[in-house]
Amino acid sequence: MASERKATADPARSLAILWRTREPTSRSAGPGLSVDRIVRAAIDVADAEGLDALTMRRVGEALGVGTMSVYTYVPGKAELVAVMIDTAYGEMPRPALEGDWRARLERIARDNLALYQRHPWMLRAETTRPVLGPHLLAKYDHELGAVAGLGLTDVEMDAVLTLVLGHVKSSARAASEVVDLERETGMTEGQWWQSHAPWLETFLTPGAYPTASRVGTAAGQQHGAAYGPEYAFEFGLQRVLDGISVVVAERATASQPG
Amino acid sequence: MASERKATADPARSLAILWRTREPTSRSAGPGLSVDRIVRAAIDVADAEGLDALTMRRVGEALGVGTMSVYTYVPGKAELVAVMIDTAYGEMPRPALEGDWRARLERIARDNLALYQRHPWMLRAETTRPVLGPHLLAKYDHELGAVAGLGLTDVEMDAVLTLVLGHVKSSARAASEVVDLERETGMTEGQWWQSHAPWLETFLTPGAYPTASRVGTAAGQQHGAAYGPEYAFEFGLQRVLDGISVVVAERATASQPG
DNA sequence: GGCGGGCGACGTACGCCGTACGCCCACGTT
DNA sequence: AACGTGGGCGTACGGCGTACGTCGCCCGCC
Repeated sequence: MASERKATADPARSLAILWRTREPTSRSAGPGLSVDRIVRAAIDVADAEGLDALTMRRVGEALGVGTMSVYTYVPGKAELVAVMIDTAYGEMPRPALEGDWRARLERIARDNLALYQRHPWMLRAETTRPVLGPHLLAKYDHELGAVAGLGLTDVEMDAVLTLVLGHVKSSARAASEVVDLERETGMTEGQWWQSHAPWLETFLTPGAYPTASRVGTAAGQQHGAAYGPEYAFEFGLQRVLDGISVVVAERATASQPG
Repeated sequence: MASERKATADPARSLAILWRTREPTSRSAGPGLSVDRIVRAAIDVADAEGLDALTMRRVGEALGVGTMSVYTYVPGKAELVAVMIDTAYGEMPRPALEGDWRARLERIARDNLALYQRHPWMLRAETTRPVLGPHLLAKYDHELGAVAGLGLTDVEMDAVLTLVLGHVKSSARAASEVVDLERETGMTEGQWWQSHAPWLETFLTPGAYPTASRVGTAAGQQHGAAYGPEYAFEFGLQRVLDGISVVVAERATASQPG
């Protein structure tokens, strides 16, 4: 028999919270806490002040409630974050997918980017585990619709989605880092660079790494103009879609025997 | 005049540490601490026990030294992590790049993946800022060599690299999450899934999300076979390279006027 | 109308973390 | 031989997540 382990993770409990298997008790008095209210408050805090500011004490405070009261509805912070994530997925639009597969995937990429822009804390939330909430499933199902009927295998469909969403997340993370550095230091990207460049040149032996210097400067100037991350997103997205088109074309000809 | 801000970040100090602008004092007695020894100990801890186990106390302990002694050489934990990252970059191989651009980029992708596999903590280290150490620069310069001479603009070269490395990081993160979940829960991916699936089916109304269920199951079985992340990496890498080849081909014809 | 049980809310406390601050003492210098 | 400098460190503070035990209110029952 395996030893007990920490086993903080009780699947039944965690999933029950994600799926809200719980009639709202009508104990009408008191603050009337609930998973929903807690999650909404937590998301508000994280949106406004970042993930570092999201503490259990802060959540209780935001609800006008003691810190430990939150634990009545949520087993711990990890589970709270999980529900926050699933809730955020639930807010996403799921319009009927129009156009060809490329337009559909592009739309999905942009919707996901918008999600991360609205909730940058999602980019830093350590999940270590798929969330398995209702909204994640709905999102997954919806997004699979964009790559259905192209002759891809199930595993390929999943891989295509993973690739596109991975690119979105990478880009969003880069963009988000720029934003919260500016908030933390009170300097713009350009100002930060200008405060570091002279020191860097001091250490760098002149003439070393010419390529890196030239390209870095070029890219850095784009960043200074504050559209670096956006460019990386657009450029990468088109490349990724181009790459996917190769497989799609392969499958299309393969499935149409002459 | 802008108010002072927190300004924990002193560029001169941080960069000086990264570039080791400091003769090793010959105060031969005592433990003989140094930035190098501290960084090496810290990396050992993080490699062996993960980033969560990397505490300043733990680092001191590993060196047989008081916690606060570490602060003599490093202003804080953030800076320590920055030097750790730059040091890890320094360990990477930088072989002469052979073959066509595609082979070169592929090689770079695999080298970076190996780096992340050796030092998974790099995937979780919050930097919020490029490290600007000597080894990052060397790495950047080396990797730019893979996309030089293709007719791309400087900004495009940077974007190509960003795209490829972003994909590597995404894939590595996914793989790493699988690994440390298994460590945390003591279950394999398959076992974890099997302990959750029955509960999930309880909540899910039968017949809902047929596509998601089917594809998820297919992909999940791959994960159970423990090669899901590897597949995602390979599949995505080829797609990304295919996509890049489109731009490369464009530039090649454009730069060869008839 | 009275009452008892259950549960939501919470106060306190513990063991962690990063790190500010100031002391001490061994050394290289004079 | 005396000195002062700086490396090493002990203590302490504020903040975190959260285990645990208690209290008082509301609801269903008699």
